[in-house]
Amino acid sequence: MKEGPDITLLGSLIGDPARANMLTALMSGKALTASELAAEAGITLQTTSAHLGKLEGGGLIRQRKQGRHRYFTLADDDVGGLLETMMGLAAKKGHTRTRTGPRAPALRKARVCYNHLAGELGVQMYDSLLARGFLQEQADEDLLILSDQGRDFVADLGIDISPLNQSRRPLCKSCLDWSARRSHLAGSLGTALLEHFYHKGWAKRVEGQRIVEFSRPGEVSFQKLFPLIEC
Amino acid sequence: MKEGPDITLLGSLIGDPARANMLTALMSGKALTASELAAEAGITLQTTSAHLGKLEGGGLIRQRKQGRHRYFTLADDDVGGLLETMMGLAAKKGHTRTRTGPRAPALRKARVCYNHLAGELGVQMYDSLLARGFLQEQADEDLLILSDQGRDFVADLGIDISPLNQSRRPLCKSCLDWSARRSHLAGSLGTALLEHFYHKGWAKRVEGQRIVEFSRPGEVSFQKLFPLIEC
DNA sequence: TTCATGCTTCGACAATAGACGAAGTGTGTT
DNA sequence: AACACACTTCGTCTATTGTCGAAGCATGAA
Repeated sequence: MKEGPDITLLGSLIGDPARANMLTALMSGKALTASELAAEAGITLQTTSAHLGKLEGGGLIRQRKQGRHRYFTLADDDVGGLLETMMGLAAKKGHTRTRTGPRAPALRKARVCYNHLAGELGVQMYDSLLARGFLQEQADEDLLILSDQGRDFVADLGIDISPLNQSRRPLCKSCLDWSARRSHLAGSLGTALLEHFYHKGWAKRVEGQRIVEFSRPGEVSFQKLFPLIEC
Repeated sequence: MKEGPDITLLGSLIGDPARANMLTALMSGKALTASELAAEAGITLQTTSAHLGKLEGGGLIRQRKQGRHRYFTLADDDVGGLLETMMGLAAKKGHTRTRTGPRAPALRKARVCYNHLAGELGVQMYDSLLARGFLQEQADEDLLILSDQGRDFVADLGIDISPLNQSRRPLCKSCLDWSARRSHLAGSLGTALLEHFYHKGWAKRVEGQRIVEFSRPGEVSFQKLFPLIEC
């Protein structure tokens, strides 16, 4: 009768408070167990299980069994992107949560977006890579091209992109930021860079939050590596 | 307690079947009355009124009173963009409507996306404008720059962009396509161009559908105006 | 084997909210 | 003024579904 894709299922899945809490928790990129998600959403384990079943049925999350644990993650980058988009519109329309806590500034500065760096520092990194010609935007897609110089740049950091290139997941993608309404770097390279910052000890995750906290010397190094360049 | 914007309201608004029907109907870009939307969703007028109130409260739609009629439209381009994004993910995850009718190919070829042209022809137009340097993408936003040559190009078509420039609405924006997963042109210039095609008699809307039907000579003219150019 | 842990399934309850009939408001037409 | 039309508001009913307690499966440890 009617043509085209059906939005209803996606909407109703995201529309439930408990499920929305779980999804935003998973935006941290960490794989979480059912129990952790239950605590996050403030509901019992049985209810959580039902929700997880529905989310998986709708293709929003995936589960990996590992021993007697089951780890849940967002299904793919597209889901993360949709959630980020919705957060952007929600913020714009003034649908904010009960009270914007004192952590809001830290969250705007640097946070995890599913599995890569977002916030002001994320945007800065993106701009810097672009301005120096390491990354190039394409005309018609949100896929990005890593130039030869860019390849050298990440190689100097000690990041080997050859295994990343073989995976089906795109290497470089742009992702829109809800706070800044500007793009930052997603894709497997985005993930690798964030891992690099952790590994170098420049930054660490705040427990249970999406906030990424840079140490003082860590941020200095970051600023040196990704300087802001005027056009 | 919790930080950041709240997705729940948006999700639940979109998650109801009746409201989803109305919203997709409004994706046609036409301003519709409550009665028309009621017919579209297959519910009574009272129920429709309640839904419209909620949609307006959530910032998804706007109404303009005009005599004893009230015309409803999507609130802004962002809402259209979100719906298009969700359609993309829904299509990818296989959440299709009951039966994809025979009109699906026509819909993929050319359709209205809120108020501008989408589908294969929309993507072609976008690519052609970009390849000839009439449009330029920016590094960090989905806003586009209309070059001087581009300005001349649209002026030759008889489109006066000076009033468009004064409005708060952006002149050129890129919008992602659910069928092609590539960008097409949104913004007030996108709207003006679609109007131009209607006015020239190249294309017309299929009644009650999002399909844009090009006449044979109309498509020829379109192809001549927006040729595909190899990089 | 026995026990503990992590999660799922079943069944029942309760709250939400979507649906419509009936009546009310406001605007334009005659 | 009287009427028609477009829509809103009110009240009520119904169905959905989110919720939890209790029991049932797995997996790993003792």
